[in-house]
Amino acid sequence: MNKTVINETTNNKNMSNKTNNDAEFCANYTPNDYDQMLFSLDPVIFTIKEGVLNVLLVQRQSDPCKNQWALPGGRVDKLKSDDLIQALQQKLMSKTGLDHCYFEQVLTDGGLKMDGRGWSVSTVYMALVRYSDVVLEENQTGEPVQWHPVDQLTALEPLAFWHQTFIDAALARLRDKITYTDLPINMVDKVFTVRQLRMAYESILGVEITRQAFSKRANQLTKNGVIIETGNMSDDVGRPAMLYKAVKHEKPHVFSYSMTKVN
Amino acid sequence: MNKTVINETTNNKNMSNKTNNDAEFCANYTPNDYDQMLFSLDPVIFTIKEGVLNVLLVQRQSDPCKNQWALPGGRVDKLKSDDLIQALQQKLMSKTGLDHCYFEQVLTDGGLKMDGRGWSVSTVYMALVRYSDVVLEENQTGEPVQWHPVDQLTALEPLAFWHQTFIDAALARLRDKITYTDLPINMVDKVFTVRQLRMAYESILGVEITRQAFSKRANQLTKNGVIIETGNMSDDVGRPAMLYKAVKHEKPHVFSYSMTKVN
DNA sequence: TCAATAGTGTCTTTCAGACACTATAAA
DNA sequence: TTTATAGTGTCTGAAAGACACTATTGA
Repeated sequence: MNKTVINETTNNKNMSNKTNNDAEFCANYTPNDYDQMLFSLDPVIFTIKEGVLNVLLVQRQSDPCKNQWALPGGRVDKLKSDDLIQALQQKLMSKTGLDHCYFEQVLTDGGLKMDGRGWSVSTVYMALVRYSDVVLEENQTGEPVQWHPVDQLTALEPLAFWHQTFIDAALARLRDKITYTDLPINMVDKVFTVRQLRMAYESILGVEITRQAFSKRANQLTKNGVIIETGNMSDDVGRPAMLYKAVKHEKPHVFSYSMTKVN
Repeated sequence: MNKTVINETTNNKNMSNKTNNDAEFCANYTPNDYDQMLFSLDPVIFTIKEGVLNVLLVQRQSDPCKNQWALPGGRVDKLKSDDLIQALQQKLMSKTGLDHCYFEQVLTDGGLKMDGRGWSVSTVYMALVRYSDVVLEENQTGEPVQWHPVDQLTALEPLAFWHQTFIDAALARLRDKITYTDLPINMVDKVFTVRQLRMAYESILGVEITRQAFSKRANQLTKNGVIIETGNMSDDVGRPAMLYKAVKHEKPHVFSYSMTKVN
């Protein structure tokens, strides 16, 4: 029987002013079966591939849900990460090779319904990546990893576990949130025209956006220092357009008004 | 120095006993220790008590965090509920006696940092209740259950576990969301004046709202059938005001524009 | 020249916020 | 009559959406 010893002094500073009894209690604590859960992280990784919104899926090679397509997530191994964010970043890294991308938590669901193995809890994240940045990597078990257009998932149905529901939730979040944020900036090339950015919005929403109205949004982004002109111009068909690049920003830009025609 | 010992015994049955049958696999599945988590639900229950935004806390009577104030949540017992929502409603019911109130998920956090007993995951909900509807009930272990003004929690610090962070997150969500929704309707008396509704917003935000501007929002709620006139008038000081009541609605009303002076 | 796209300007509508004005109660 | 509050109307400013107009490239 193997034992892993975790040094408790690495825990947070709040612990320091607790009673000795408390620390003692924790040291001797052994969880019961009934309050231990199977816990998964399920990232819904979106990209825009050839103008179409895609989501990253893996085809499971083992039970349960063998051969079904699934989100590239799964159980969190307590021994491999210190917290949720770290665990998520490990999963993102292992499938996409990216050590950094935009992500946000979407929801957590749990219960008996989601996994044949019993009561389980899943936390769903949405992640946005640039298609050209990603090099798909089969994982250790050799599971196929592939992009799939979000509107063609019915051809793969049923997806593993509760994953179709998770994708629906992440997609709803994404579609809602881009009506008042600049999130698609994380999915276009690092140097882009206003047209390319608008087409990213359109790919996600599945509707056309008035060119001139969108142009004003782009102007707001420039005025707020979210994007800046590179000075170079595109050489597509038609009049050359200014090429922009995004300025690094922690949080997405939030516009003061939503687009109303897409609600 | 205290040590926490985590049992890492691997279950060989999972690894070796491969079967082609999904159901059979699940039936024979036994989780490993390393992917089982301590999982908690932590509801941040808000109310407006005498014009002040309060949050419901319990004083823990047992280790860990003995004597500290904590959110009225805790471990989810797999045997007592079929899913997260059911588990949450049980917790809400047991502390407030309410079988129905508005709630929404705020976030899930997890890791070693939150609980001395080891890797744990908590899902935080925000719940809104009418002060007059709640009858506080001490739980089985006789823990004191009390309302506390949100801006006086420093007097109780430190709160148990990661709960101060959870309250901060729920409060931020609430304050942000009421700038574009009618959520405070869930916290005023069932029959209310526009003034009382406005004061609920002010209690939550901690700032004054222009009376006339807010009046227009109330008119929008009437126009959209979210609230309706009762026909009766208030008998407070000053000119009597129309009394309204809320029409039952599943989702909160979302205004097309946010209040801008509170951002 | 023509097609295609970029970029700008104008008009209307909506709503927030500021403020003035009137209305209705109690003391 | 005074005070307190309710309710309405007017004005300004911001931004969306519709649409027209000009600008710049390649074919």
